[in-house]
Amino acid sequence: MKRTSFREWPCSVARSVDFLGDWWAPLIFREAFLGTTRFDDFQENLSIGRNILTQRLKRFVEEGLMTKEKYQDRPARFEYRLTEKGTDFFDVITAMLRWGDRWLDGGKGPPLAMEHHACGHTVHAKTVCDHCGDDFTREDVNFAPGPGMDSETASKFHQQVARSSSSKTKKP
Amino acid sequence: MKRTSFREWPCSVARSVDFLGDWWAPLIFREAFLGTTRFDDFQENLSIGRNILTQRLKRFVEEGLMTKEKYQDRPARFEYRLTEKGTDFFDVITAMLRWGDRWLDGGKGPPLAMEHHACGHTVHAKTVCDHCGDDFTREDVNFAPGPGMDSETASKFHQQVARSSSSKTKKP
DNA sequence: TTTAGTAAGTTCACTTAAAGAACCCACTAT
DNA sequence: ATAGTGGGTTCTTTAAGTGAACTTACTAAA
Repeated sequence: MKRTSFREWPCSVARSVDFLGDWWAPLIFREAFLGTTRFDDFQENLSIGRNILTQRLKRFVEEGLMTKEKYQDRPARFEYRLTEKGTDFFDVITAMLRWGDRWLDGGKGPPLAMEHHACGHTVHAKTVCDHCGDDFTREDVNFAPGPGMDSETASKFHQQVARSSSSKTKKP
Repeated sequence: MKRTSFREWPCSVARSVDFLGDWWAPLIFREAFLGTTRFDDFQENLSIGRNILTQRLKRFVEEGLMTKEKYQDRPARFEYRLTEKGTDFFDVITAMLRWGDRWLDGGKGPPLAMEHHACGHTVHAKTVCDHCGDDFTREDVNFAPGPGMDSETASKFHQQVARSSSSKTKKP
């Protein structure tokens, strides 16, 4: 179904969503992070349609998230590897992993354990402020227009947020 | 088109993906995190079909990610608010925000600035180990079957990972 | 009284992409 | 020759999103 475009939205979340395209993206990334590189392996592990996988891999390569590297010539054989841009998505994946482990494990504990080499423990991702290092949740931060938002949108944003914060009062 | 189900996958990423349903989810969550609570506001801000929004909000309420609260009686009027389960998704959103800011800002800087109350700066999310506090990337961790993975799947997982790590050699 | 506005949906027709399966090509191995 | 591997391509069916209009139950204004 034709996707609504968020590409030009003044919001990096929306742009990320648009850029990655659909829910197959995090799953393909997960596979890539686990070391999968070959077409057939992605296809089998994900049980994804070959046409869909072809399309997705092609797009990831075009958009710079993956490279397609020939690993042999006769016959030609390829591997798909994450670029830095693709690898940088890892924390989105680990955040989803943590959320899923907490809320969706059906009481059996996490299906996948992430072991941190440096401390030797099975761990989860934790989100902290990149400036001061404190952990934070929604109440600890405020959102405001940034340098990439034009002033018209910025004033709409202020109206929007102001309206939402008074939502507990009955409208006049 | 009927969505492939990842619900029973031995992987919290896949389960999260399945649970949330589609790309509207992070966008609806983003709106909710910005304080939007009313049907019309979600609809206008997201330019989403009313039927799709109805469906999604209903499902989020059923699945415990949101509550639907009546804020007036005559006529009945409702607000949708994130539960703890929903709010806990915040770090996925902030991870996407960081990724989008870094790779998709088109040179203009971030459209949305996140200000951290405690340190007073405009900040981004950073992912650290929840045990030792060190930051980490993919190379710093290993994945292994966890308590929620059955032994058959676990042995397949080992085969899969072993096969992938030898992918630089030509197959015999 | 009627009309208009608000909020929260519901309905519907059209469009589009995913799902699933089969097929194709270029090799190598048996 | 057949079978297997790897990496796709093609095609039909299915299902859900898109976009718009409509409905319901109110309140407010003319």
